[in-house]
Amino acid sequence: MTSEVLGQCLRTNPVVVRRTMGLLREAGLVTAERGHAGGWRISVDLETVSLRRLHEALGEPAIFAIGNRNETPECLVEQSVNAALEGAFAEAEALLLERFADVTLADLAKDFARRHAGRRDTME
Amino acid sequence: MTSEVLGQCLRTNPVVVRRTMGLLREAGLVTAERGHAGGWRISVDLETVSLRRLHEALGEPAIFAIGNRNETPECLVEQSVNAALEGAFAEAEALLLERFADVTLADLAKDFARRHAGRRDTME
DNA sequence: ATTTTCGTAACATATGGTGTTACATGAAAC
DNA sequence: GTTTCATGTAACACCATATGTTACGAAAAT
Repeated sequence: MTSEVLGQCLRTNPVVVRRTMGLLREAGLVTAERGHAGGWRISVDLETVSLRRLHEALGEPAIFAIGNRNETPECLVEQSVNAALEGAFAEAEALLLERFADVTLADLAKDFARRHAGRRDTME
Repeated sequence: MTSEVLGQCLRTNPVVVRRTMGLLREAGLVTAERGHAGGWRISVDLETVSLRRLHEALGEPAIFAIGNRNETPECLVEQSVNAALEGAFAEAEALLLERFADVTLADLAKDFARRHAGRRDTME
């Protein structure tokens, strides 16, 4: 599949697609070929790739929108708040990453197939 | 304490302080007085106010930086991903909010007092 | 050679948070 | 009562990040 087509699917620009897919390529999850009949191809078994691995491949972007702004603040109040919550954030993050690890691309493909087969022409 | 002084503590602008403190005022956590000797005053018992209550007072800002962009997407792939992760995000959020509820302002004040007493003149 | 497609740099745009100015309102001090 | 100090709030400026776009080079097939 080309970046052009993927961009249409994702409602975005081919260059944006290449940016993100490039990270997946560096992680060995996809391959890219240039020229005629080129494009992106999945290079791994869907069973063996979890959303956690995708998260890693995409650079482990920050999970939380709130939380410590500064790991080692000078401010004593900030230190107290950080100390009180760092455990909670760590646990929540660990929980999420565990769940990410539980979901494989094969799981998603299966679920998608079920939805695709089951839809009742509600498209517009 | 005035917005002016609070702003210096927080390294920000008095108006920014008023914006946020205004939310706490609407939630009944602080009172504001104008004129001479005016400023902000905590109007509740520190023991009874948790970080969870502060989170609510501040409008329950989004906790996660990643996650579902669309609750009810038309895209079947997006539907599959959402379905696979919505439980995980819900659990992680519930866990965090529980921990927020466990921390009172009194806890923070106590921890701050300990840090303040224990510091060894490492200030600059 | 031409076409197709990725790779990448450079720049443009949009968004949200933060900072700033300005001015009205209220309360105390004189 | 006038002045001073402080909040309340609107309006605008600024900044960082994410996203979108243009441009062009490199590689592969026709």
